[in-house]
Amino acid sequence: MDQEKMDRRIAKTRIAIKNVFTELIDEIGFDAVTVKNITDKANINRSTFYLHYRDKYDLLEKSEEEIIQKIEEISKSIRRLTPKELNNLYSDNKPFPFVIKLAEYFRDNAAFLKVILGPKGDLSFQEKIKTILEKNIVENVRAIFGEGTFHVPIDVFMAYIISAHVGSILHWLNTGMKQSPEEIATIIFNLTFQGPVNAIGFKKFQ
Amino acid sequence: MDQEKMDRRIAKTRIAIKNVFTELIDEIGFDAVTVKNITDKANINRSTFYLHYRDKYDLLEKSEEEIIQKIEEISKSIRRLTPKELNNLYSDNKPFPFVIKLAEYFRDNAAFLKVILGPKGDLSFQEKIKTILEKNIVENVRAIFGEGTFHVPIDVFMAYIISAHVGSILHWLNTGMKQSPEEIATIIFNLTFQGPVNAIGFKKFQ
DNA sequence: AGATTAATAAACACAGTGTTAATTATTTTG
DNA sequence: CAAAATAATTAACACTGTGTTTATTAATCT
Repeated sequence: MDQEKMDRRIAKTRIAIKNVFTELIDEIGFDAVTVKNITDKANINRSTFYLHYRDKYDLLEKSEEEIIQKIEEISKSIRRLTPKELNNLYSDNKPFPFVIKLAEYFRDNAAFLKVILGPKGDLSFQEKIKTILEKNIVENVRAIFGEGTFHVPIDVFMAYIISAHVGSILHWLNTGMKQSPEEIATIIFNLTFQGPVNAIGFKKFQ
Repeated sequence: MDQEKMDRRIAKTRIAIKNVFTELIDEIGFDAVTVKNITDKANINRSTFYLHYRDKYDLLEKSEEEIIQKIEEISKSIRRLTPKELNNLYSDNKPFPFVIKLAEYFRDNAAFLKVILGPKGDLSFQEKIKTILEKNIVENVRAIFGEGTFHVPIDVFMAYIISAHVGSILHWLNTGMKQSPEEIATIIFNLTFQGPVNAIGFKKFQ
């Protein structure tokens, strides 16, 4: 929180621990990481670790909590769209601002996010991200469709697009972020609004 | 493999281990599971465990391997569709046979799959499932579109629909499988071909 | 410069690991 | 069914990591 008033030794130690932690998860996977691993690699005494974190799960939780809070801030900072505004986005082929901001945040924190969301990371973290996304999308869906009936079960629809969004951004992150945040957001927007099969250029045969 | 010729004691022990293993992952998460946990709960001697598996990772690997092989069999057993056949599916609103079969297999093995693909499970397993799906879809895409240019990057398209498919089926599994395998496959098919936003019934405002 | 606080070092009992060897129990087979 | 084969058990082993404590050293803040 208040990184300003923090004793330099504390700040230094925590940064060292977190950096080494990220590296180790990447190298051997979270559950293989030991406290001893961390302190050896960070060149600090094992007791020092316990002055800051209860155990490796506490460290994981606190590292994730920082990210979650930031993403929730981003989500809250963006005003809900009116049906009219959404319509304009659709006409102008402009992606949701939230998805752009999300991609930007992922880009700026790629090191930790790649690892923690990767195959050696923490599956429950993906769920937490999805929950934030869900909150965000639910509100937009309500605003646009009201409580009317849908052609497909709304819960499956939600699961579909949330998984698709997270999966796409993660793919983008893991393949070197070849597009800008705006570009990847636009691609995802098109896949969602035109539908993947139309977006890619499928024409019905006759 | 040859469960026929297996000594009854071996079969009994391995089934006991695998059942308890699934329960424990569900209860405390894979990385918290210890060999001692497993053998205590299964009421077998700890040494017995080591007669069958090298460690808990070996057990995980072998449990996953069975599933992967079955899903790969399913994938291979289904003939590739011709563009004409795909067109017919599209016209008749009939889902891909592979997706139906996949949903059926998930339904029939829900206990282990729910746990291993859940937040306390193994993230790398989801990747393995996605890899099989990718192989399957790539062939269909090639058959239909050839090597032509696409309106969106093909890799993002793939990541999008694969994540969407896995995410939807997992959601279906975790919420009590309210639809039949055919139904959920049809829903996913519609979301993919019409696009999520159209499928749900969105009409452009004017 | 002195007071404060963080980091270190060394020791502790404790959990679980993976292996071994001898013994007991069950299953297979001839 | 009895003998042979093999699986499971028991108990012991050294080893690695955990989480905590206490005294000492070192860095920082005021």
